Amino acid sequence: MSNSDSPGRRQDDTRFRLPAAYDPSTIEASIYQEWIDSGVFHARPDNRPRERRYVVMMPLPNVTGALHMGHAMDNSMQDLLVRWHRMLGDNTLWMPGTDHAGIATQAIVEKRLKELEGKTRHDIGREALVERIWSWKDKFQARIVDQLKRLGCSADWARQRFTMDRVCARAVRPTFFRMFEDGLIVRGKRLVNWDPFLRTSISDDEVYHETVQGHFWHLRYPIIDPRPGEPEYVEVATTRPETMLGDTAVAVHPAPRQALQAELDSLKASLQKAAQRDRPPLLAQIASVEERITRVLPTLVMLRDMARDGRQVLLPLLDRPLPLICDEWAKPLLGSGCVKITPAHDPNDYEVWTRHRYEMGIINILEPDGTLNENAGLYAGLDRFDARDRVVDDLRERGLLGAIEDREIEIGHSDRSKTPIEPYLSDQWFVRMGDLPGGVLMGRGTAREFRAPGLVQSAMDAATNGRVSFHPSRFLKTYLDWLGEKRDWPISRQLWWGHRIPVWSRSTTFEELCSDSSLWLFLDDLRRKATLSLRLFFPESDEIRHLGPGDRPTLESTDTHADERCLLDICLLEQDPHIEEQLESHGCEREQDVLDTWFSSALWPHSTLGWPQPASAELEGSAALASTDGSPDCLQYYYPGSCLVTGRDIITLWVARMVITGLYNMGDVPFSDVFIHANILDGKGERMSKSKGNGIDPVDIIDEYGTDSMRYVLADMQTGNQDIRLPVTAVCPACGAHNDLARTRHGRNVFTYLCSKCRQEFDVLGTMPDLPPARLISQRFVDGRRFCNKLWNTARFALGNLEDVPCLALDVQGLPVEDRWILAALNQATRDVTSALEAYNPSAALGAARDFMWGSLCDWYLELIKPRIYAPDDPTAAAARQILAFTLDQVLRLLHPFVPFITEHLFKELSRRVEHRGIPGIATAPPSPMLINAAWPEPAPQLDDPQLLQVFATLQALTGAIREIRSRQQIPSSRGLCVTVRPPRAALEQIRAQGHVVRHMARLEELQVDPEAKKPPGAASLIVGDLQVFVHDVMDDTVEMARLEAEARRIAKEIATCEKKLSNPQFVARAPKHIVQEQRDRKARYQQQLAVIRQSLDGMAGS
RNA sequence: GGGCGGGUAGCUCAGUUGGAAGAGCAGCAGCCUUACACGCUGUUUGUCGCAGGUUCGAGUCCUGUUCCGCCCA
Repeated sequence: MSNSDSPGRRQDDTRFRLPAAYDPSTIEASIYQEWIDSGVFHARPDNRPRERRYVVMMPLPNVTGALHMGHAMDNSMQDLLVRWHRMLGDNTLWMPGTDHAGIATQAIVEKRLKELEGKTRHDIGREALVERIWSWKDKFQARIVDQLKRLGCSADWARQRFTMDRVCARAVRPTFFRMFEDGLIVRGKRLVNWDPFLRTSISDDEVYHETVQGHFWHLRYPIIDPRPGEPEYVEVATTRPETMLGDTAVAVHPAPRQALQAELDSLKASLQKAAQRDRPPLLAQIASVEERITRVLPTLVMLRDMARDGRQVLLPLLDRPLPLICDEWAKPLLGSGCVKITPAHDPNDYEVWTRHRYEMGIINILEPDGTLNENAGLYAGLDRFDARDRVVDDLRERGLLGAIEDREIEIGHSDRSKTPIEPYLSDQWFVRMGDLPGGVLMGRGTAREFRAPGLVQSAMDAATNGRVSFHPSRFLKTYLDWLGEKRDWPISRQLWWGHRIPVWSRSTTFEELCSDSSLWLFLDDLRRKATLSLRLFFPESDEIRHLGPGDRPTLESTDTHADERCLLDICLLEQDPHIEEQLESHGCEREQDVLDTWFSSALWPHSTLGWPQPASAELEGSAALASTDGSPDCLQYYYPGSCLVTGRDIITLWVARMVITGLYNMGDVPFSDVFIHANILDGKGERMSKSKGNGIDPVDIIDEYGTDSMRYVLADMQTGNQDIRLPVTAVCPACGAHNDLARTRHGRNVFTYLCSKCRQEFDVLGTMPDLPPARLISQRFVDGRRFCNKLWNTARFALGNLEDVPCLALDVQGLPVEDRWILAALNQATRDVTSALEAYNPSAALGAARDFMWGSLCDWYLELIKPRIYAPDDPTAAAARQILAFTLDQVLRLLHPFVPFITEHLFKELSRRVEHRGIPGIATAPPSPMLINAAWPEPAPQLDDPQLLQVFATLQALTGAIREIRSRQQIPSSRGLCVTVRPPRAALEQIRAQGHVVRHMARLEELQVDPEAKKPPGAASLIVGDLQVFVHDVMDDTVEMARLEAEARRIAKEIATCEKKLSNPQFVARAPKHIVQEQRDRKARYQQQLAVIRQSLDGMAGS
């Protein structure tokens, strides 16, 4: 290293075994391997009590792609908690794994299939596609696990799971089966978010909205047989004109006058309260509403009356009569006040339809691929966007097109295929989340069985009664608000990758079903061979009828119409190809759809532990999950778990659903705590993502700065309030220069940049064939590197001086002040770190450890013991070494969860040098072969000394004051200063005993302590607490007088401030006594200081 | 439109039940000082988004408002 080559710097001698600078790449891999080899990551049930167990379920990354910084954050936080609890002595399990991510993974494999081979999934078939997805999964799972290991994750890899592996898969079917039996699984036509590219429904969570420039088209629908005085047409407006082909009504507000008047009243009320500057816009709004009342209202009233009369309008192009209906969805304030209703293609219109089912129809005009179907008449077969142009043209031709406004519109896009989604009416499966008549039996068959009003309610209750708590607590509201809507959960996906729904159906009429006696004989027989659940579903009425053993529907026993369409649904509990084949031979077809990924990930906390058959669940390879020695199985031992660590966007997607399935299957919550950490943003405050070109691969950060540096910064920024902004830096592939992307000029497009140093163009997406991609890092992590290097050198110094260190009982009170101080400060740091971790505040915990290590141990203690340990025969050197070894030991322990690699390495070096550490009888540091499972530090009450901490703070202040004079007068540190301290008589002995601290730290040649001292000429005069200090021969008296006068003015001002407060009778009367007293003390102290300064000034003037 | 969070030094962020605004980085000045120049010492910088209110006292509590982010509709 360059610094060790510097002239005048002493070369490393043989005592220093550590290089002068920390190089993470030299230790990380071997240390991780040692941890793996030791088996310390692997958790096994033992006899530790329940409160000494700690279980974290990894929020399973999905196998779609590699991990990004968000995962680095999430997993560092988990590792932090897991390592801390392991050191606390808990039986600690961190369950790792990956998620199959149905849509996302299938989409990416399909996309590549199209790009590379020009084929669709239908070309190669279900089996071949699934096979390809498995190999994609294998590749990325390996990559992800590799990345997690680079992050230092101390997860139990032997228990690693995948949501579609044998163990996880066999939890899915019983859950579905039981929900099916309990009537929680329903099917029906629902309006879903349809992805026409992937031809599947997606959940709301998989839709993102993008604002685009669009238009608002005004269309005219002629009124059928208008009477005199009536308008000839109604005008409606839409952003998607092609949907008019599916219109089945036009709505008008049922009480337009009242609605407008209410708006007017509310505006006037606001005007009354508004500040002057806010009035003009309000006045404008009022004028506009008033104008509407005179201009538009009469027509609306007329249309409303026509609607009540059952009048109709004519849908242009298709010439279909549409009813006029009254519904509040029509907003009198907007447009013409009328609105077209397309129930099959718009969520709001769908709601309208549910209110007016018997007055209007519902017409689907789309094919699954986004083209128009036969209901669109002449437009059938066109793509939805081509149809839009045609419809607009044709309307224009007929003179039925009104104004076209430019407008920004929010368009929902599929997160998976990036195509605009369509609201689409289709057959879907749902889990009923709301309350059910009679409630839902939770934890059936367990000791904790109970009845809840409904699935969602059970999860809400668990949080409100504190069995699950959120950190920070405000996220409880997010959780409750979302659950409170009690919306059904759509669980079917029209995909091939995932857990296939275990239901076989036969579609028929009710009559036909009742009369098929061979089917019923077969089913009776089947019941004896397999566990199955049977039910009838009537799509037209949305009715479900369960059939128990021996139940057989008859036409006579019900009032169901004989030719009503009916589905016989059969759910099979166990997978059995033979039985499935038989079912299919009886005309029952297996459901094609697979389950939403979250259905299986919701089971993660218990499925990974072997539910429902923990005793026979196996690890990858052969070892059983259950212990062979008769101790409890993993499920019994590790469920419920402890803490779920994730980002806030996962609260609704996953946290809530895990709580629900945990309660439903196990009768208990899956974890008691939810730790929500920050999200990672780029330098401009935007979310990082690969596709935006601002996504950082944590491995690139690790390669540049080291794992510990990265983890240090992530933990330091996890304060509980803000998201983490990481300015993104591109490393120029041509010259290696660092370019801050927020400030670098773009090249030919927004994903390319011109290096600020060599002017070469580079790419950040890696998709430009002719441009080299840049590695993306963030310079924010230099902080971590500095810290690690400091820690490294702290140990380097210590280890170089720790030969033959004793571990003896010490008379603490007889030790030099710095020894007692560092031990007391260590106690304090230990408490602060621990309590901050308990409060889920990693930043504060790390801050406490860092401030102790850097600010106390390095800046003060190490410097103070140098004279002792360098002197040939100092009798206090041994104690200094013993305390240094102990303190370093404790610092390494406190820092280990944050920076595991460097601390582990240094701990081993320390242990090699000093086998036994601590102060017998007072403070222990139990030896351990490895730091990862060494004991977490505990404060030693005998070392507490609050008074000493105060005394030392005064010594530090005194040192600082002298250093300031030195710096201000530009006196090089090589020149020792002479200082006289004038303490109050009571403090004389103490100052004499502790003077060496100041003498050494302020680089004094001489320190005199004299209660009678007077300021000598040429000295600077300082006041520190109740000490007066003279720094000899540093400045001209005229300069010093000017300085002191300025000081006197400053203090006089402070006194005036105090006096102002104290002369306020209200303050003295109402403020708490101690606050008033504090003000009095402060004033007295300043007055005292002022007097001293004046005395000095007088003395100088006199001489 | 509803909810949550944020706006504090040039940058990134702390700031506990209301009681005299902090850290790191950057900047400036000095320093090879027996672990560390990835270092050491000192130091500059604030209309705490804006406007009201409560209070003896507000970065902190309340109301309004504005901008940014996220979630939901």
